[in-house]
Amino acid sequence: MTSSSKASGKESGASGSENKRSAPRNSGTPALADTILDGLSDRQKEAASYTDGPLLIVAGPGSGKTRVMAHRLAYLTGSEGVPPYRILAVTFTNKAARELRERCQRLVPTAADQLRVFTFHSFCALMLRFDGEYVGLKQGFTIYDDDDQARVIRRILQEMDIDPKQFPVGQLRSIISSSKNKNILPPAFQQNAETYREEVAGRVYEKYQEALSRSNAADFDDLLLKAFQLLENQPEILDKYQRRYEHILVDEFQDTNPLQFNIARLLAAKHKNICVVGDPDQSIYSWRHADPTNLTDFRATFPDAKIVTLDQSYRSTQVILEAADAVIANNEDRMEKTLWTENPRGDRVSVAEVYDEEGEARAVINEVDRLVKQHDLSRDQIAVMYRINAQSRSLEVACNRSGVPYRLVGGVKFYERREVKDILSFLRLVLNPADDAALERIINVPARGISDRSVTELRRAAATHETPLLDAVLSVQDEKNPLGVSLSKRAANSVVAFAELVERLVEQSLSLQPQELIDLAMERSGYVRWLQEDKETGEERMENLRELRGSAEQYSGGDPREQLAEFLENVALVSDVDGVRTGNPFAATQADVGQEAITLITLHQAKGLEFEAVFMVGMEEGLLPHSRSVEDPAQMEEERRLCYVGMTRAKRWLYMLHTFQRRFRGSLSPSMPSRFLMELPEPLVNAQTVRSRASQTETRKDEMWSRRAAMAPAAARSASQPGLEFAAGDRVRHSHFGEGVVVSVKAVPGDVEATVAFSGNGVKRLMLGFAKLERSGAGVGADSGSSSTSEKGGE
DNA sequence: GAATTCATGATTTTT
DNA sequence: TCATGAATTC
Repeated sequence: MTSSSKASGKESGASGSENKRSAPRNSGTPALADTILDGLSDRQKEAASYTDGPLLIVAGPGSGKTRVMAHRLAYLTGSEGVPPYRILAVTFTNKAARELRERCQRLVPTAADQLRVFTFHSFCALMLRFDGEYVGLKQGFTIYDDDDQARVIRRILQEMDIDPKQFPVGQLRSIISSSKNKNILPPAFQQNAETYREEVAGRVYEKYQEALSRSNAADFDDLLLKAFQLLENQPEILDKYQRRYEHILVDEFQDTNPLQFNIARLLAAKHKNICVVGDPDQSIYSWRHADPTNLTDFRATFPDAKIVTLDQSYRSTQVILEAADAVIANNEDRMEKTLWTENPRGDRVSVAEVYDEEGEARAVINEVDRLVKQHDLSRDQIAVMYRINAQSRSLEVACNRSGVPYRLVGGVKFYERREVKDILSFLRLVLNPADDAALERIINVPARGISDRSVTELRRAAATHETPLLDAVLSVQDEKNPLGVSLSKRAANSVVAFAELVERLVEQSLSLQPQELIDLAMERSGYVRWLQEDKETGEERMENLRELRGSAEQYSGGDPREQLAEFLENVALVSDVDGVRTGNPFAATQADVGQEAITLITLHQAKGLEFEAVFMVGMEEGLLPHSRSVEDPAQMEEERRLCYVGMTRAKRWLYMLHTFQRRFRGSLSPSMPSRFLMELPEPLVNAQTVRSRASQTETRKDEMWSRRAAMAPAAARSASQPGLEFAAGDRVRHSHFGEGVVVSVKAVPGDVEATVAFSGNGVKRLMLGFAKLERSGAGVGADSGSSSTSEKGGE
């Protein structure tokens, strides 16, 4: 987010030297064009100002991609005179969209107001809001999230009497999702079903689509799928959008899936002014059906496309770039590209082993401390990156313990909180009475005497009449009970009360603004009282609802139902909220807005960001690469790209940590250093720079630091020559146990174990890969200097 | 019908 | 370990 400030200084130097070569190829106003492109390198200028048709920009990390895109937009509007509203800029994530928007805002404030940057999903939702009727979506349709999807599928399994254990909901969901992204609809799916499982999945898929259709709902994939169908089948609508958008810009192209590419392709078919930007080495979303072959497809679709490669990094030091390149070079399936930089050589990459995740967190914090003190680094410029969210826990705990302010990115999303979803479900139901998933969610929340059995009966009645669940609810209220719902008197009373609640909300939705409707829903549903009774989490959840109310406030002033629809759409498509702090129990020192804080973030989310110092933690087999990826070479390559993304976030300092053992799912297990660490060229690595002060003040044996030697495939080493470094009888010294004599050395899986008799400390068994063992007297050890820079401040 | 306990099971990344 | 769903008790 702060990349521009840092990058600009260097980039202006780059452009100054070679400014005279190319006059702008387009007439326009050369003077103006020069100003707009000022500060860009030649390559960047080329990318920003090429407007003669399809353009593919391959942009390595730190090559100023967003900068170029922003300048391109400025160039189009400023120099080429394209009205901003005739440009369609699409990105993959909200974050990327926001960043691009902000960049443009700074560059061309006037045009930026008219320029809209969409995510694919939000753009599709927009098209469907106007013309969804053509593809079976009525006004005010609901967007179903994963949770709703799961709910629908679970119910279908119930109806079909399928055991969810044999057909896990999650699995079915991903089958359905991937089918949609390949444009395979239920009939085709069933046609191609070969196995019994596929056949069942096909039936579930079919039922699922029927359910969504009846509920006037679309899941995330439907947004893309239906938008595509709309454009493909309705020439006049396609024409409308083709005319409207003279230029199309697609960011993070490597993350788009075939469906998204097809949408872009259709939209661009007329003008052919399509510019896509991406880096195949940073494709980390294949699990969401992103398909990096889109890049090759792009060239096939637009054979005359111009290709510009941005391979100068303005971000990282040479060492970091080389290290990252060495890792990514191990990917077979890859468009070769080597980054270079004029930046300084820089420090080596610090690789260190720590005892466990606690030690890991301590080491990070101590080093953060040192960076802040010795290099006057702002904590804003420091990030800790990890593979899975669960890893943030130990870091948070440690930050809290030592009072280091931090900012946790991601985690439990605000809009995914239970209470938030509950209240939103009331609003959803108000807007779309067919929204069964919403109804099911809140029919008995808070408890109002409608049991599961009653709900089942309601569902049965609704199903036999093929009508929304709410109709069954209303039927109970009706004396004639047209749907023939059969309930006990008591249950019926409860249902009637609920029906009245919904009716009242619907009535009021005509006149109340969204936030007022939230108030009403909270009050009338008994939610407020319910939370008040809950001493444990009630207050916190209430706070979240106040927050929700606050976020609804900006959707007021217009037609209430319109505003409500917009609010709900936004909520569905924008999962993160700016400035909303997560109310997690560790949030004691979670930083306030504006306070300098280190960033805790997953590798995925870190894409596109940069920091002076980056700590990659959990560099272990099973974590990075993730255990789920080890079997499949393609997935393994994606893990490597993920590693690459992490490494290339660092400007000056890169740390890669792994533990000796890690607590995982409750139990302790030994960890193996990530294979990616072994792909780092030795001369670029320093295994001794990180030190934990805690190791001195607390139990010293807590922390043990590995030598680079430990990274070499230990099994191979020990098999051929066990005890390469030590043999029985050697006199050794250990940092903690002191002087001793090696009793025996033997190979164990992944390492070499030495049994050493220490004078005064007894006999210990040590892993040579991890233990800090030196030959005593001879002093040959690879890292005899045990003191390091950071110890100075720590004492 | 609701609350409590118990069991189980699942754990990547995001729109 | 933690969260969610099912079984059991009130």
